[in-house]
Amino acid sequence: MARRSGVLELAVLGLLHESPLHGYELRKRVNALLGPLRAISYGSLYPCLKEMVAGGLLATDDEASESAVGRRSRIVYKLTAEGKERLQDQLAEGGPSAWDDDSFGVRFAFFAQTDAEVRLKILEGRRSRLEERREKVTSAFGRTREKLDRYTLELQQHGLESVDREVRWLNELIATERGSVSARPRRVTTK
Amino acid sequence: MARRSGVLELAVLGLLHESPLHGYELRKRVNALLGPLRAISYGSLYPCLKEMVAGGLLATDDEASESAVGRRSRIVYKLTAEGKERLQDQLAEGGPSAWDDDSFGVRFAFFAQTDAEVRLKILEGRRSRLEERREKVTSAFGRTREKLDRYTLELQQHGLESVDREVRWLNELIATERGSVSARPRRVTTK
DNA sequence: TTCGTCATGTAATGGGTTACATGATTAC
DNA sequence: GTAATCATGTAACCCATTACATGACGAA
Repeated sequence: MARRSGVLELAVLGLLHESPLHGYELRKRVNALLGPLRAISYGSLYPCLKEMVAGGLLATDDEASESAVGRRSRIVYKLTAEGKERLQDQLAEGGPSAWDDDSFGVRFAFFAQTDAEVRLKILEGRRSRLEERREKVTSAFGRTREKLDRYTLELQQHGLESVDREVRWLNELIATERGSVSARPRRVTTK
Repeated sequence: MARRSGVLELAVLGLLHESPLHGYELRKRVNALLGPLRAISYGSLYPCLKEMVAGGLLATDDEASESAVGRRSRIVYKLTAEGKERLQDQLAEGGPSAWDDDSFGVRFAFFAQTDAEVRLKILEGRRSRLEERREKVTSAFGRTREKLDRYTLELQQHGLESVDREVRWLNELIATERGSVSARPRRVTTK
């Protein structure tokens, strides 16, 4: 049954929720979403789509003879009821898996469809994840600082500043989210 | 013969060039070098070391009975002549493979052992790589800007700023390198 | 007519992880 | 005595890539 990545699956689910698409177009959207790093290829996408169809998450709406003037017949994918349900489940999940480097970007991209409480949880989780990372580096750092050459030092420094910048970004986002969440009564509805 | 990644191999070669090490320690150093992202596990390192030994790049200096008081006998790895040669070749290579996301960090970490001309070439290559990336994003961006929701927009924006920051960093490094290279006569010795 | 883009797919391969297995030593 | 860390290794699996195969359409 091979779950095919989670990230890719989520990206597909989220994009198809907006509108049905065929594979080729879907790939472009996925790559726009994921950014030039971790862009995916056909060799990943098509098998993934097949499995999602087999798993009952997607339905194909073959756009063959009708309306299409020329063109090779495109296979249009759309969410099934089960697919929508899966998407909702995924988006409701704000646990550790959501603040991984891989997942976070995709999760964030679908924040518009995500519950406000969960958004906050993900942002905070992501931040603490980064802070752990930061601490791990700095502690290993203090022990060996003297021994490192200029370049290695420069690299570590730059990496550290990247993390800091990321954390500052998250802080801003969290502040904004808190503002809009606390505006309404905020009854605790955690799951 | 399975080349086992190049990046990992280079990291191992570079670290062992400084001093012989055993696997466990080597792993810690490699992970410090690569950063918490793309940290590697034993399941990667040990098979890689085995292959490098089989390939004649490394020699094992079994630190069993002698000197070691207690402890499980550690296998200490060091570079062979062939290994040193391979390292030099790798470090002399300043082509496109060196400005990949994966490779660049490792290449940079060993800049102290790298020729000044090659350093410059790698930094410039890396920069243009990032600029390509930037351009690709911004062009796909202009076409769809209006249709994107707040969060997707925020994400793209942040990604873009990250790239810009990276480029600025490279600019500084290049300026510094240029300073020290042009200090000496600078006969063009490109390969 | 040839090149770029649209469009779908498969097979081989690659590079890595997780989980497991084993066992000694050190610090509490 | 028991937990953490040191230390080495294997097997099963995962996810993705590359290269290949195929073909139609539009524009230069």
